[in-house]
Amino acid sequence: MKLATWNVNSLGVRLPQVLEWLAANPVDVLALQELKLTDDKFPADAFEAIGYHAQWFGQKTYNGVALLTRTPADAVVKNIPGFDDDMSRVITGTVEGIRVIGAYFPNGQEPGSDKFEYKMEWLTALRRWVKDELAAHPNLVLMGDYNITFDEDDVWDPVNLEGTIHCTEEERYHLRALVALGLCDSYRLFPYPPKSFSWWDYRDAGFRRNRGMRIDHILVSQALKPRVTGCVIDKTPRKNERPSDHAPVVVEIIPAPAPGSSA
DNA sequence: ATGCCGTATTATATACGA
Repeated sequence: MKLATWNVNSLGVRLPQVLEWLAANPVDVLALQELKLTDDKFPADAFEAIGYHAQWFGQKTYNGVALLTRTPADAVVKNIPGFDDDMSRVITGTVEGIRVIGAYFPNGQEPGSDKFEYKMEWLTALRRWVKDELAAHPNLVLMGDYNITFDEDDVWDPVNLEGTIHCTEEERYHLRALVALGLCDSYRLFPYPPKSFSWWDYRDAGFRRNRGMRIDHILVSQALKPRVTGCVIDKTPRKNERPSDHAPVVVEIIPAPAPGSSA
């Protein structure tokens, strides 16, 4: 079973690339972020035509998230229950026995700004809710555009970017606190090449010079961790003429061992 | 470096992303 996350930076613009990528990578679940379209504009028919069910939570101009799934998602929840938010950032569903949360974390803009304060409040609310979800669903995947790096390995210039947005201690504290609920960064389960990034600034030829950050993550619960066989960042879509500034991240999870079988 | 690029808006500049 494969699950993936991809910030497409406008599904209206990127739809052909998403369809092409799914044809080449028929994952079981694809979480999308930054749809940048309202619900009535969501291209459900195009996904249905290639064999995907969709759940979506759109918004005009900004944000917007979706789950594309081979089998229908159950018990779908939009945003964080109990956290009043006018932005469409989270969509959750149960797919083939796994609770899947797809999220577009706030950017935060700049430490000290109102948007940074919102990011902190959102992260606190998300953690409270993920804790509850984990208790109810031991098999859980939290994936999306986190807009946070774990440490210097995730940053192209960690010295000069220390303390800047995505690299502050406050953001990383929240990311570690999420992990401490009983989650695991699937990418770091395996050896990874240096300077592995999932996002590159459009400006100043960021991708060509590999000036990027790893801010798109797939966290898996402790129950799923032994079943993870790989996690990769797929830079193939960057070959398109107008690519997203994010690359998809894909995790592979093998089926649970049959009850009673020994390790 | 108040810059760079890309997307969306009621738009021909501005806001935002990260």
